[in-house]
Amino acid sequence: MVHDLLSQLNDAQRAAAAQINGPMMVIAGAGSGKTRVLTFRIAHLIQNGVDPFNILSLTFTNKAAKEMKHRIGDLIGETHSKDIWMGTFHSIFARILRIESEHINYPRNFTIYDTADAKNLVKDIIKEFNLDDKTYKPGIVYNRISSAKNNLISSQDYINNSDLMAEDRMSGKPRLGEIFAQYDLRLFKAGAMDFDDLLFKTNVLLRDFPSILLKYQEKFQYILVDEYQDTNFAQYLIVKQLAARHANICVVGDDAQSIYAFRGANIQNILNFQKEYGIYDEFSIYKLEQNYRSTKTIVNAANSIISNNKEQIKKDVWTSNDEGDKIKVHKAATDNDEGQFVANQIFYLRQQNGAAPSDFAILYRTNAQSRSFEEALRKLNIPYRIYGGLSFYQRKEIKDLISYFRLACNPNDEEAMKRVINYPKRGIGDTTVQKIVVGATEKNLGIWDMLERSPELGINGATWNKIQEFITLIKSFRVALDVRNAYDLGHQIASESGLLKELYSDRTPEGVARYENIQELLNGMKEFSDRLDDANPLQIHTLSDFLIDVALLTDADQDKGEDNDRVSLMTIHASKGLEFPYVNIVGLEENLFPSQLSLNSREEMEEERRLFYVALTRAEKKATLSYALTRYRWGQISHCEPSRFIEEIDERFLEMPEETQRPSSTRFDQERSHFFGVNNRFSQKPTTSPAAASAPSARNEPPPSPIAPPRNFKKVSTSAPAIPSGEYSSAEEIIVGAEVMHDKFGKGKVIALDGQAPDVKATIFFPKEGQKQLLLRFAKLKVMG
DNA sequence: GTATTATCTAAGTCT
DNA sequence: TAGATAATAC
Repeated sequence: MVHDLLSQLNDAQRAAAAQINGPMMVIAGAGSGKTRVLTFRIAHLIQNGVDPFNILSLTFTNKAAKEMKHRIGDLIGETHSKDIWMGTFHSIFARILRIESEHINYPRNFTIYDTADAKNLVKDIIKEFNLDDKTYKPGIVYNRISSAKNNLISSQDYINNSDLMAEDRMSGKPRLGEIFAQYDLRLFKAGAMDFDDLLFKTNVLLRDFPSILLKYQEKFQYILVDEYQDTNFAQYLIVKQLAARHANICVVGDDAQSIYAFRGANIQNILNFQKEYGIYDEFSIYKLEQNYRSTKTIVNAANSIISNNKEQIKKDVWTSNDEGDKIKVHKAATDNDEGQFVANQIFYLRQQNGAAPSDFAILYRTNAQSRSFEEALRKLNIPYRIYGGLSFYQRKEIKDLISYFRLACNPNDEEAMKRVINYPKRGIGDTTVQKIVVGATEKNLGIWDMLERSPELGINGATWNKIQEFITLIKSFRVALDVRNAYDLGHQIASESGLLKELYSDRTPEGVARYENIQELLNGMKEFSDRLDDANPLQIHTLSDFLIDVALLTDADQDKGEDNDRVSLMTIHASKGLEFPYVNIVGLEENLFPSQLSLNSREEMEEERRLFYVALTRAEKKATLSYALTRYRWGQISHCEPSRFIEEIDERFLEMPEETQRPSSTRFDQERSHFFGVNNRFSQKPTTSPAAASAPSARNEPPPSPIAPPRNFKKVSTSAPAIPSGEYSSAEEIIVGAEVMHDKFGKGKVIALDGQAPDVKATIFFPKEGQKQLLLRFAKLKVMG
């Protein structure tokens, strides 16, 4: 049985998976099956008598954790796999911090501030200090605080560190340390932690409470860390401490794929692992060098790129897969042309190879690049999904409602309070809120405690009455916290806070969309509550359980659902660990990729190069690179040069664009339209069918499914069988000046169109009704004539 | 205290 | 371009 399990692995994989005790490092080239090794190793551990309760497995995303757990369950049975502690650093340590919260004087229900909350707080503090927010840019200040925390430097350490203080004086920000200290104090009083605190405070906990350290050392007798090359100092130290007693630690990673130095990841952690643990007899290093994912062309091209980096662990990634197609390089005239090229190519490959939309990924350096691809894909009715960007949980209305939730669980949550105390409007204005915030700081109270004592600040009768009403409202939610499940209470809060009514009364298209988003969130909560309540009927799943889940969700985590056959659009960072048959790497231009901000140092340039390596090695069958000669950046046209990374690939693996701007072959005759700068020519292609008339378009997108969980909710295209139409679908027909018919408002004329699909908003003048703004995806418009 | 308008400035990657 | 903020009027 034991033997059978590991016999499914190759020699190197098996050797790694079979080691039970002692420290070990697995250097795993891209596509070499490292998740497989982790999965099988854990299954093997359990088969050899290790208690699942004694295993800690740290992954890069929660989704990866979930999948791994599943696969382990498949191998050895779910009863064994379900007790493993498996998750991201942040979610595992959040869990530990909740359990141990009293030791660090935090409430069990502490809130986790996301980056927006954290930057807001920094911004407010800068204002309170009467500092110029052009000198002290909140984002920059926050980043500096963040990197200090990732290096386990407290605000006190920071202020006492003459080097850091000197740097701040040099950069004109001598009071940064003070801001840091105040920021931490405010977090503490709010019962809140930022992302970095989840690591920082865990270190404090393990450092200051030897008994707690011992408890977790004994619990986690076997530790596995995935993506070890992307750990920062705080993570490194936590792992080191936890493993110090049993030294059963297995780290897996690839130095060539280290792409998070900007957030404190230290590539030295993996490079130094051997020095650190080499003293143990059992210490072993395994190298996985056989790539199972990609063609020879892709593997070799990737190798040729990465050889330009100086610092790396020697390894020789190879594959026995086919040679495969050459990597096509495409030169587009503009960013929009690049979008069209990619969409056309996807369309073409689907026709030729029968590929599904989900076989494709479009990878870019920055989120802002997604737009031209969205537009082009939509025109061809190719379904897609964007990962990253403005996620569901960052939308205003969602954050508003969640702020009420947070306040109910933790009334001292300052950021949540500021967000909703006057939303919907209840006559508690900025000046009053300001008084409360300042008062709380001066009297060293939590924001809620101060609120309850508002009269001490001279807040007068009328306003005080309104505040009391607000206090009563929040209290009425609090009493239900442990009694009602997440959905029931969530629903109660949404309606009694007035939020639902507020949004419902807004009949503008945006208002309708916001209302529906709230419904989506509630639907997701229903699913959350039902799923968990059924699993354990004795225990209800509360609102604070839900919040814990939500705070650390990443975009990569949210892709459950029925409707997953879509092209993936994401940053290269977000693509780590994923693979696709067809990959387009776009925007390969100097100053974009590599980013202009990386030109200053070799280290940063090498990180960009590793990023490119990651991008290329996502591809299984075919990779296509593209760049544009001009591109809109910050509203202006800028001229671009091809990225140096294209040149760094051995040209044997490339199919370069023609030098003259005229394709010699007609293999992709749609290219012509780009080279000749004629938009939409391709739409005349003979693949056209009259089905276009029934092709879903912006005007008749089905409403979101009422049972879909919110993690499904992404900006998605109108789903449709992809058939480019000769006559464009109606989204195209609705143009400025068009005469349209609306069910309710009758005949009207389009005055303006703005916004991005699927949120295209039309301003339409209806002679009978006056001027209206309608979202195309909801308004059922018919074009006249 | 609130609503509307005018002006500014920002876009690098993420838990 | 768009979202955030400041200024203005109510």
